[in-house]
Amino acid sequence: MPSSTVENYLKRIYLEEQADPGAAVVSMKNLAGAMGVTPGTATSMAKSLADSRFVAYEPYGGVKLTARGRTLALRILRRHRLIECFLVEALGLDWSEVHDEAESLEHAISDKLLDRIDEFLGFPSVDPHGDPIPTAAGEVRQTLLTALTDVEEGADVRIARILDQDEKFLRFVDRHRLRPGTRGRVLAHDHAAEAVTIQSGKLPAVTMGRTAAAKIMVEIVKG
Amino acid sequence: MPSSTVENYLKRIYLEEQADPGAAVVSMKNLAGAMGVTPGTATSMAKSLADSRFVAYEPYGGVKLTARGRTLALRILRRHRLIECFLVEALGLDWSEVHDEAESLEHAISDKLLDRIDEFLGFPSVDPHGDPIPTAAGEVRQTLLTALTDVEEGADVRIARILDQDEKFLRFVDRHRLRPGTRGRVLAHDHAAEAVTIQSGKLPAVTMGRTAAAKIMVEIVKG
DNA sequence: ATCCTTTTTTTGACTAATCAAAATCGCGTC
DNA sequence: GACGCGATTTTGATTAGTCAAAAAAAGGAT
Ligand SMILES: [Mn+2]
Ligand SMILES: [Mn+2]
Ligand SMILES: [Mn+2]
Ligand SMILES: [Mn+2]
Repeated sequence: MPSSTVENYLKRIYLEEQADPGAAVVSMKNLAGAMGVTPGTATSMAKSLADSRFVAYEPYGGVKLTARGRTLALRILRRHRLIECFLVEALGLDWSEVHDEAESLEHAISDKLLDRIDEFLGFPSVDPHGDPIPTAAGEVRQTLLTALTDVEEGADVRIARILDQDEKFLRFVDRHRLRPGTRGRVLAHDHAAEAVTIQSGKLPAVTMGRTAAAKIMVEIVKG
Repeated sequence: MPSSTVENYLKRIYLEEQADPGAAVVSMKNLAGAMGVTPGTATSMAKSLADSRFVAYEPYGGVKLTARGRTLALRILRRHRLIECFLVEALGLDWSEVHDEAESLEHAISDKLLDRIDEFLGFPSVDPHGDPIPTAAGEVRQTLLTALTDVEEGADVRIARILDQDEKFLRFVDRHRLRPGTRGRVLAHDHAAEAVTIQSGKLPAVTMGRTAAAKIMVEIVKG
């Protein structure tokens, strides 16, 4: 069985591939950065992942998950996201604090326990951040979402997914009632100021920068 | 922070000390046996635990937990047992299968999550096997129990604790309704056959060997 | 074509945890 | 007091994961 280190690398490579679908491979620089290790460490891990056939490794190029590697990455991601759901649903932890906990639990629970959790939760399809939960078969149902930056002024939206697990950002989102599932309206885009103004519930509207808004994915609500 | 390997060794040393309170120290042979490693590995770990002041190590003698080591061992034991409770209570896992799961989860959960679990469970004092749960302060409330082998014929008892986490044994206990909390009556001791006969509920009486009976701890019920 | 900067790889070292097998110790028996 | 056996320690090796720093490669700019 792969170590939790290997599991973490594979999950990270998967997420890097998702984050930049244009790039053919994940560079050692990006991998090292994402994993918080030195580039040399990333290189030697890349070789070892390639030896185990989890990635294709091109020297001076980068790594790319094989089918085998993707399967394992999705297995871990599934665990991660189901655990996040469980911690929120069963124990009432705040969605802003479940990520770190899931980061270690994802390696520790058995398949049997995971199935129980899945059943307990009623087989959810997204986690508390709106991230899709891969199926046991290793499929990810991708929904078409729009970044808040790309929504027309005046449009009604349903917040669907937050692309940043940082506690501070999640608490900001929370404060302004912008959790996945809530409704809102985009009031204005200020292109010069690179800012978006959105309003949710009875709360006063909030204006945030482009980069923040880009991390909030929504569905456009037909009115 | 100590590694999970160190945590496992300390917990094991604690349990070995409990299992043989007469012995002043835990020998390398016993430690190696209990941990499933070679004697040389036990020796080198003993030295390293002594360097961290978790144990006192006497060459050619054995190891003995320091106050510091005992505190850590009890911390892990507390986690282990609360997790066992949680898996049974919240997810309906069978008590015969929670031990292995807890063995890895005990190293993975945060203090905060542990507190939530404790609260969720209503601050239990024993786990599903009847093992006492150490307090957060590191105290173990010891109750006076009698081994089934030491109970007089005809006495009514309340099963209180099972001193073996083996799945097969636990399922045997289960089949004969001898879980912690249930009532029973000791019908006979057969000293020649080294056997004890006990009866619980409406079930037919069951006769078991001394060694099995010695692992079932009970309270005598005054009639 | 040469230089310069960034990225990547290599090298050498280190820690934690383990094993196999050899050396040594402790201790009860003769 | 010497012997022998079981327990213990030592030695040498291995694997996983890491870093620092040196070396090498890529690739754009001049
Ligand atoms: Mn992880
Ligand atoms: Mn998530
Ligand atoms: Mn453990
Ligand atoms: Mn238990």
